[in-house]
Amino acid sequence: MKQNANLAKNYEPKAFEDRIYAEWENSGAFRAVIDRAKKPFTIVMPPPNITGQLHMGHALDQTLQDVLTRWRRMQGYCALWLPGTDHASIATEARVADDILSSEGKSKYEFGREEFLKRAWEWKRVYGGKITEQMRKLGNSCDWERERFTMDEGCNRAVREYFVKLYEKGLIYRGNRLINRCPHCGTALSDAEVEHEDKNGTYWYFRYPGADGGKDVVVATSRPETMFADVAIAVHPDDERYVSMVGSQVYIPLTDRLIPIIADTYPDPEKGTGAVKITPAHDLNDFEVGERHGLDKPSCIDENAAMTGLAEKYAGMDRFECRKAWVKELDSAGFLVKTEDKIIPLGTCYRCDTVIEPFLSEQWFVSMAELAKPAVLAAKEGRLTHVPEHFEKTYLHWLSEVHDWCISRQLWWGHRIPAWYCDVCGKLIVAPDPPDRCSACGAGELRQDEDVLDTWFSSALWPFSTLGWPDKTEDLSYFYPTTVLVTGYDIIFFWVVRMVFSGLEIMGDIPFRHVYVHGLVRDGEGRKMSKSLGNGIDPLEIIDRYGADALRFTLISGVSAGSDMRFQTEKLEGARNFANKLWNASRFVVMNLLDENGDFLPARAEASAHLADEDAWILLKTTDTAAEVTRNMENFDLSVAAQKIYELIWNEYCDWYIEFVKERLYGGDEADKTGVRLVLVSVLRDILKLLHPFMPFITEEISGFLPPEEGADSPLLINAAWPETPAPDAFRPAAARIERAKDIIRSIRNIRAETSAAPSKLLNAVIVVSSESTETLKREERHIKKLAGLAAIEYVSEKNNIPEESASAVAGGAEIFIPLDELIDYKAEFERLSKEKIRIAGDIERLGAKLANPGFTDKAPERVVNAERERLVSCKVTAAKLSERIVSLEKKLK
RNA sequence: GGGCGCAUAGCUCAGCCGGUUAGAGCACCUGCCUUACAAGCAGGGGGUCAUAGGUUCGAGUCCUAUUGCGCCCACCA
Repeated sequence: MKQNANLAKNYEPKAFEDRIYAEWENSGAFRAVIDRAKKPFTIVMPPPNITGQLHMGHALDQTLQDVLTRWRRMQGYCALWLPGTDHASIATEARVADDILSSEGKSKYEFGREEFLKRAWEWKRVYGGKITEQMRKLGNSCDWERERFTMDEGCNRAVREYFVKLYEKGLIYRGNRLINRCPHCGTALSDAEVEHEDKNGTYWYFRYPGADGGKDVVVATSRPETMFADVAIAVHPDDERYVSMVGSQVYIPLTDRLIPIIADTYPDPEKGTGAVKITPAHDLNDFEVGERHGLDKPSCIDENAAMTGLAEKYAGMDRFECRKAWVKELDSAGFLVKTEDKIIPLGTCYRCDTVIEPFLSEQWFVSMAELAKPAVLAAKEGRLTHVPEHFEKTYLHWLSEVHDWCISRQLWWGHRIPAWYCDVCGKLIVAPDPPDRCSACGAGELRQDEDVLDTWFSSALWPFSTLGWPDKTEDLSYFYPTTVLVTGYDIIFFWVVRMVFSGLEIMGDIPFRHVYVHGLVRDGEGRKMSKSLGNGIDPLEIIDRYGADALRFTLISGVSAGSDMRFQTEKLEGARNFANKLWNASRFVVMNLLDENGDFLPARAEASAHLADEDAWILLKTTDTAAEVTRNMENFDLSVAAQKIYELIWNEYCDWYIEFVKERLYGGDEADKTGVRLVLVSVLRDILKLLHPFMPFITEEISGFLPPEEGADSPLLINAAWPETPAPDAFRPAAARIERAKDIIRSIRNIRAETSAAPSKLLNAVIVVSSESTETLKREERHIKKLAGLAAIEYVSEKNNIPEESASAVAGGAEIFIPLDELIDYKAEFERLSKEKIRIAGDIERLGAKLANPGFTDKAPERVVNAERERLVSCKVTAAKLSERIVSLEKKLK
């Protein structure tokens, strides 16, 4: 059996964090065991990419989730935090391809699909678990037994089922349309995966020669290389400059290809020359014009962003190379009329920053119009709420403008599309499992679609695929809909919205009730942390230096929902110092609980008969704080909650309570000491519980040094019950006395620091008491003497015989005089009191004016008016006392 | 082009439904190694709450406009 001992002299998180984590995990504390008597609390973790290292963004995201989970678990909910990782199609594919290239010197195509996938799975096996190991360092209390991977068998089945369901409802379709293609990643992308950047570019004005002696037309373009795929020139039907030319033809410069001039409302007469070249295969607007006019859609750029045969001698050349060469050729041939510098908004790939090529191809799409409706409604009806609220606007705005979602990717690492083509009759078969033969012609030669699905297609199912869907599992019926989704605002469009409409479609209910949106963790200067800037801060290094608790506390205190935070080492130090403070206070408590044999001294039962004022005060403070913290947590104001706990621990428990009780602990009254121990330890226990969600390691560690809590089911703090029982109201008068005593102590300390030349000397005080403060002062006398450094206090009811050489203060309902003899600096004292007087005079004036205003007294609530009246009275009393002192000091100074 | 957010102490940020003297941490100044803690203790200074109007008895808080900063969305003539 372990001998009880005190905490180590120094707070060293490294000494216990890993050990504590193992204890939690081994005890099964993270496991969510369904208990119908309990309410569920569910968070599914946004799965980090298996390619990624844990970064500060994850640390913030996950700490928020862990705080909420631990808190609800302590509150008695069946709390499930379900972890997992994401297969990250594009990123992983690129990573593995690089790997193959550098180790075998082969491209992935040379390597082949089968071999590539083997390699990718192997890569996943080796590196995929790394990030989950890192999560443990943070203290994540997730249910590892339910850990999932977006490409595991269950998720794969869910994806296939979902795909087929949508297809059968006509919500997934295949179409030959213009999509965003990243030539570098070699795949189609969804609109969400395209970023828009304003870049410096050029408008080139080219002359298209008229056919049959017709007039030439000048057209502006930022993409001359697409000219080979022009099929028309469009002008506005009302544009008088061109009206007569509609129907005539022009040549594509330097070719013998003729294209018509057509009238369409798309061209803006104000823009460029008012005439627009129409290239349906390389521009979405042009595509639509082409559709309206039944035009062909030839492509002059292929899937690798190289020119096609249509570009004749430029065939095979890169699109941008071709642009340069072609402009040069046109210029020397006299077709370039002018150029103009212009800021051009360009679409780029969110992964590799390559300029997106609009590309005409056969792809799979999710039809969004119908799916978006219930998702909009869920938010509007308040079934789905955003924290902070204004993110609902972002969410709704996106849903209102959403285009169909291109979900096919020309990649190998991902969920392969469950669609087959009959080699004989060409029929398309969409089914969750590979069909044996063609449903139309019966042939056995079926070929599966080569493409995989957008990673976000499987992520969209995460809140229910992880709980067992498509099976009707116990988990699914108990934990779905989940309670809250915690995520960064950067993936609302990619992920949040898609989970909502998928959940509504499949489960008939929202996937989560609340979306807690947080911002980015920026560096100390407010810059985004990025690899290229090299300003990223590694959470693991921080944990190594400061401890996970300090990191967590820093992240939580710095965050207000929805906005970015700056990560500064000063904050980290503050959090670490706070942990250290708690550590030392706990060491003090444990020291006073142990006898010389390492046994716990009595600290319970009959002790409550010996509660002193300060005991009642701290008990009340603690339960009041607990109630506020609970309220803040319910509102997702985690940083406010953390702040309140910080103040309770440092500014009340440490600064005052421990100081108040030292005398009693060192005194000889055993029964009294028992009472102090009771309060010290029970308040400490509550404090540890309140802080536990934020700083789980240190609180658990300290908790292990305390005597076991009576009636607790588990020795571990992680399983403790959240403090919810308020202290009795009967404690309030005692607590009020303590507050007055604190006031008086502070005033005397102030006098000492500001006027006295003997800061450490014990002083004598004369206190003029009014009847109402008599009791307080006498009851708290030992505190006042001890903490204000007084040798003696003399009480008088009249100030007839106050020594002239006194400093004075008005506090706690009493007037305090400190005879300082020759030590007093009269000038300083005079200034101090004058300053005080001016402040009070200002208050009196303002309050007087306010109360003289009938508008205020008539209209403001009585409560407010009365409070102001009382304040005015007390200010006047204080002012009068100050004036007296100032007058007498003035005499002295002359 | 459309939308959203922010502006409070030297710095980083709180400030709920409008109602005491606008708060905290860090930094700064003064004094302390007081047997839990110098990663500490005690005391202190510092803000015309971006600007201009308005609503109100009362505005950091609500409304309008302006300025500055940031973000998101948007089909590249």
